[in-house]
Amino acid sequence: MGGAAGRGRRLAARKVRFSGHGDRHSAAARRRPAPLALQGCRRALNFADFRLAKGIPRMNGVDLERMRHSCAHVLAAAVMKLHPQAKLGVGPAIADGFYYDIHTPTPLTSEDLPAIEAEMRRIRERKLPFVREDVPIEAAAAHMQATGQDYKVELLEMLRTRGSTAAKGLDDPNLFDNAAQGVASVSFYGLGDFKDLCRGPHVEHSGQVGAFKLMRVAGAYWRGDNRNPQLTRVYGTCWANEADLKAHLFRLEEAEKRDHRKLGTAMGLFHIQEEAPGTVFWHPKGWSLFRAIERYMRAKLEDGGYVEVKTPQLVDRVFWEKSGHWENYRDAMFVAKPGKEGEEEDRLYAIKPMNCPGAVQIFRQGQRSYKDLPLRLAEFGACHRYEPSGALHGIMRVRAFTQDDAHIFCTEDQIPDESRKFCDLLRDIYKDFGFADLLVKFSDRPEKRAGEDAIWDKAENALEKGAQAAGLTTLRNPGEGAFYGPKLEFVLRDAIGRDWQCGTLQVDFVLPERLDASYIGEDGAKHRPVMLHRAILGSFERFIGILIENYAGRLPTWLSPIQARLVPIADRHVEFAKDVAKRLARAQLPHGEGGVRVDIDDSTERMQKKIRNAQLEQIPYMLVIGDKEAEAGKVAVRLRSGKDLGAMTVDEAIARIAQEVDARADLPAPA
RNA sequence: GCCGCAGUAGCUCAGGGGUAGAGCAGCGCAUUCGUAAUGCGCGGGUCGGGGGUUCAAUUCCCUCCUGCGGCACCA
Repeated sequence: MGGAAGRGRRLAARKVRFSGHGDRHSAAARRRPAPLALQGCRRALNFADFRLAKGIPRMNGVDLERMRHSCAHVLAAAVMKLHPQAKLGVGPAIADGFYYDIHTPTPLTSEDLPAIEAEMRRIRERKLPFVREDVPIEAAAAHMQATGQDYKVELLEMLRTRGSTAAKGLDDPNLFDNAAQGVASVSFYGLGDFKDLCRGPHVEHSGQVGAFKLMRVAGAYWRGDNRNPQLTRVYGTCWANEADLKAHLFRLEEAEKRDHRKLGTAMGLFHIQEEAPGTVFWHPKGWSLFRAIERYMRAKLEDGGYVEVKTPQLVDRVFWEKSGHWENYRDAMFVAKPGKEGEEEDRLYAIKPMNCPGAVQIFRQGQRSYKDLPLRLAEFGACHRYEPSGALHGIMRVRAFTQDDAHIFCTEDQIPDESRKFCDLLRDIYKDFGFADLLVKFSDRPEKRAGEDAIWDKAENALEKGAQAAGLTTLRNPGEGAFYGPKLEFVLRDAIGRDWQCGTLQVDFVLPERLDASYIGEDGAKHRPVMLHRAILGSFERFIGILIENYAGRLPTWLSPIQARLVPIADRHVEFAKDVAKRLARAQLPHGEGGVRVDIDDSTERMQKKIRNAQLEQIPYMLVIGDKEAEAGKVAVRLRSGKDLGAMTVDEAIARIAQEVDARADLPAPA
């Protein structure tokens, strides 16, 4: 409950889709917005998936989706030949390729892949035709039963009874209503000796499947449900030709180079070690970045009429029982007992997993008046959640994180205006971080919910109006709101086209009730405030990870831990370099940023090496000082782009850096 | 948490039943240099933890931890 803001969520990729197996609506299903997730999010969806637009694109006139789907069949045929005991699950086309879920008596491992791939090549060379055959569903079931294809039998049973293989909640919710009557006949596609239940369409023959490569194996629960057995999912990629395949593999390598775990270590920003899984050790440079963001956010929030608070880290479990967290999230909460070994106090404390109940306590102190509203309580709240081990990922998904959280206590009538203000602020902030492309999802009332419909009408309208007033177009995300209220979810797109959900604005009329927050109205009577949970960055940890990957480590000057490095050419230039450093550090940069963050490379390396090092560290400004500069009282300015700006006075250099800091991410990348 | 894979020097990685090796980094010395790597030398490892097999384990087996790729989760 208490949908505190913050948790940047992973845009979970569409899960098992069951397309291509008698699912008449697979195309629609594929386009449905994905359910969102919390903190995680390494590889998010493409905007296209959200914008209900294209599915898998055509390339060079080739219908990639069809080809990939056919490639999945080739995979299945190869596996059946090499492992006749295999039972097949589903095998759809996906963003860059395809997969097939397969059960074998001993699970397939990556060592099996070369042999399978070789067999697939043989099948491709034989140019076997894909032969469609329409069969009555009973006959299909009998065939699958006879060949031991239990999962296919299950799929057929679903088709027979309700006309779809869609998993509820995973695929288009309308699908059930439209297709509740079931189907009488299905199609098989034959490929040599191999025959698979499939709605098609396929390429004409196996020679047309293009360039493919099996990528990896992974476990995947049958029908995406962890109560079901786990199959081995074999992932492959498939493209129209070798060149496209190569290009794709190259893109993967490039994306890997941006990996924040690699870059973050190389840049000396942070580390994580065994004894503290899922929690970050921030090094001086990383913490400098963290603080730069915090400083910026603090200023923005202050401008936005927020006041900052700090609530306790450790609170008695009784408190969490009251808030409802104990009941719902106890497994994910860290607990602590004080006292010496063997003589602990009886009280059990829990480390806060969210900030909202704490904020309500502050609201509840003293007597609140309608004149206090809206009251915007911001908190850079450090939360701990015992995330499942498999979910941890660098600093993107961690067990201890800091939210740019805030809770706005207001009246129902104030919701539209507060929403608009929030949207404005958020967009402003994203822009400063260099994210211009924004997608806003509007998640409305879920089936299971608290509160009267009239309140929901009001809340939904108010939220939507607020977003519109801020000039944002929202994408409807039906039934995905929290049980306590509707929410807006803000997804930004990074430099290589990945989407990350960061911001959120949630209306909550449950927690104020539950924790008994009230204010005295104009009428002199007690009223319940509405609570808006909201976050912009989500978690600092995750957002910093996103920044690193977005900029491939080349952080904009205003965020760079070191903004300028002084490069004295010889020892005799160090003294002057120190002078320059002092002047830079004492400068007054815009936005109250203080002085330039500067250091000196006074090592005995040659100047070329110093420049190379600064370059590798992605330092925006290299200020070279040799005889000429020392004599003229100037610095020779080199940018990390390699551009040499020539000699200028220290004041000129400061002005230039100041200008860039002032513009933040708005400045086009330096030439 | 589940499936699969991995853990060797600070980093990237090679090796393999007889107590380990490269490049980079680090340290020392020389060099004082004009926009992406100066040269020479030196040091550095309980081969993730625990247990087992063996005359002998970093290597083989079991187990735990951590990480990676997915799945599931994500208030």
